[in-house]
Amino acid sequence: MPDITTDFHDKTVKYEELLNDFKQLLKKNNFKFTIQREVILETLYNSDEHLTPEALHNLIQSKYPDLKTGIATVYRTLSLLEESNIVTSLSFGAQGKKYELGAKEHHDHLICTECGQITEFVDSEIEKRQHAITEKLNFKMLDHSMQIYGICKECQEKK
Amino acid sequence: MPDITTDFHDKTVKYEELLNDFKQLLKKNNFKFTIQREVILETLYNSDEHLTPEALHNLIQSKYPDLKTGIATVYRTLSLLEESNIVTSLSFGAQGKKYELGAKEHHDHLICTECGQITEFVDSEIEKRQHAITEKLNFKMLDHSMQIYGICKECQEKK
DNA sequence: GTCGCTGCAAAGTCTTTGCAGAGAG
DNA sequence: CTCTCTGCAAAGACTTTGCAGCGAC
Repeated sequence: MPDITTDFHDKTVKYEELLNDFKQLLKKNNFKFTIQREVILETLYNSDEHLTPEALHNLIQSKYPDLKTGIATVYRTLSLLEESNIVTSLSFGAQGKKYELGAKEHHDHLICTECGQITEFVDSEIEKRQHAITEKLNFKMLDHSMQIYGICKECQEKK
Repeated sequence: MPDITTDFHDKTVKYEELLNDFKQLLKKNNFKFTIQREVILETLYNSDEHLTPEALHNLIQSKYPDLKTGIATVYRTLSLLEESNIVTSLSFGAQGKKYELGAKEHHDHLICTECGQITEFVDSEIEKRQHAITEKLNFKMLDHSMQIYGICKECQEKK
């Protein structure tokens, strides 16, 4: 059985690059580059976790207490980033929507329905198989997402 | 390459069986078997889609207009069914929480971003691979969902 | 008859929106 | 300067809860 990769948090995109793309996007749409938008992007970039809007807001507040970023701005910026395909969102169960940067390597998610923990993995066999399927069905694949729901090792042991 | 199955709407569990399991579960916990609970289970059973609580409520209202089932009861029953592992809930993107019976076969989705058509498919290779992955990572799989986004054959030909 | 269940409405959450002042270009 | 963006608070959407009467057992 080929290896499954579960840790690959090297950024495939440098922050400078990401920031530049974001700035260009803003310019193209006549939007403005604000300190709040930068801080949100940067915080997402430096987090290895999937963040809820509230968690992101808390992180920003503790890191930049003087900025008083409003939760509404976090929501607005996340929507903007999601529409622009810079971040993607996942949501599940009672825990609400969680966001992560899309600039990382493509990966799938193992989601624990007990504790909400999300583990990422990449499996080249599944990727290959997806290509084979779409080819056979004459479907031109643009993107995909996969989530596996269940109970993680830790939560099983707790019981 | 093994076959890909794209139609598979047979139920793997008979309704009578499911209903009996549900009744037993209720009895075991000193809960009561009510017409509302039956209607909710039956409507879920007869739907091939993932339903939001609201959609389920609407379906029930139009099918049984005399029953006046409250939305609160739908929420309460869904929680009960989910705790009992009779239904599972998933949330895809922005659309909120959706429920489906856990008794059905797993399936994945090909979603055309041009025309919105959704094709369901099952691929035993991917299923096998998922089991292998979760086993290796000591994760107890309960459910999974996969979406492949792209352009379907018909829409490609139109261009 | 008992005690859980239901519908209703009120109360919570989470997210979005309206607005007036602040700030980027 | 102009016109977007922001924080705030209010509004909206979705979900849960309290309660009094109803109904399964």
